[in-house]
Amino acid sequence: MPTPERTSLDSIVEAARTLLEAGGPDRLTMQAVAEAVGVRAPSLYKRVRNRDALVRLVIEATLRDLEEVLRSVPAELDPPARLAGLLRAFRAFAHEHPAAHHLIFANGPAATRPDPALLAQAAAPVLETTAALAGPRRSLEAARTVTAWTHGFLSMELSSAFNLGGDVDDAFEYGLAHLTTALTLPD
Amino acid sequence: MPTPERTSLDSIVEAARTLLEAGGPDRLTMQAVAEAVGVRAPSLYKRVRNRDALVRLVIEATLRDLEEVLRSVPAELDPPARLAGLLRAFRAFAHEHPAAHHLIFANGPAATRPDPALLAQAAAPVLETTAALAGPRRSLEAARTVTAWTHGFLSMELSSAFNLGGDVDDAFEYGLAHLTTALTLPD
DNA sequence: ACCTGAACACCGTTCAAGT
DNA sequence: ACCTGAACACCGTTCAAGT
Repeated sequence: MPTPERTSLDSIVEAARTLLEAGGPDRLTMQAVAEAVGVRAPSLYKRVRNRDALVRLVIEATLRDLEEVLRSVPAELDPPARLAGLLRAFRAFAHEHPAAHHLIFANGPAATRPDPALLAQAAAPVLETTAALAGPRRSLEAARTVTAWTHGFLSMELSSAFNLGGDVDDAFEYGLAHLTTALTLPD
Repeated sequence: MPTPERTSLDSIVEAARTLLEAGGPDRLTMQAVAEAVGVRAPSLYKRVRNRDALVRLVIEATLRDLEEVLRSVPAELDPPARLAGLLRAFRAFAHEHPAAHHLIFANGPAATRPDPALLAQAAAPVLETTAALAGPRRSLEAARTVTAWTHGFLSMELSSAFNLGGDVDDAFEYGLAHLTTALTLPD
């Protein structure tokens, strides 16, 4: 005898994202998700293989949102302005979803890692722009320099690792400006 | 009636470090540590407040090792050469202790965070050198740029986030050289 | 003074039984 | 076809009882 569905995969992922931002990964438990969507924990396993798979869905949903945010930065800007727009937008996104942003870069169990194609799509605008800045010969190294700095800055900022006072916004703009200059110079 | 001690805080921290590097934080359980030092899990609580406190001790021991490694880089080198020496040494250290290195920067529970003085001591050589490179007016922003890039690069490298092929060592040297140039330019 | 088994509250996960 | 309670294996942690 069929039973009506009392929840959906979308509701489960949404509940997981909310719990994650509210209390960090430790609070993202199957029991808490189940309670949030109105079923018992075992029922979640009808829609999701296990907790790792749910974490992966959360990361992938976040990557799709991020891609949209980055795509909203005009492609017609000159490379320095576009890079600034992309990295500022990325930073704003990380501030809005700090826990999920952290998971994107975290080295969790293999089953939690997102589809590489989604990562590539989200990263594409930054790669294009750094290639335009640094030229094709060193575009890979330039992209790695930019993504490393940006990721490191956001990671440290969001974990309160910048503890010597000063203006963090100012440090971001300083780093952005100097990196942009450095990558534009001939090597 | 006194009982002879069957373990020590040092052995416990050493066992925890070994377990951490062998299997990541999930494998660093009180039960596994207890087994490694030859007691039952409840006995650990005679020497350590709880698991978070043990994680903190692991992080702090790692910071002391890191400080020693960085201190072995000659202070007499000119600033660009000294910065290169420091960051290459830091990178080598991170490759040797990837899981512990990750914990230093991780945003774990407050009880796991290391003594800020230890962080400051380990960071001091890099701060000195970036100040010498960029000058006193922007030394804080320059230091944040360098630490953000280095942390981000190592974090991405160690979590296999550089997945577009190419030579990662080469990308490190490229970023190091360009950052050094950028911070040396007048602003 | 240190160590232990037993116990408790919590996880994730499986599965037979219900509708 | 979906949902559930019960159960299992695992955590961290406490504590009374042993030596």
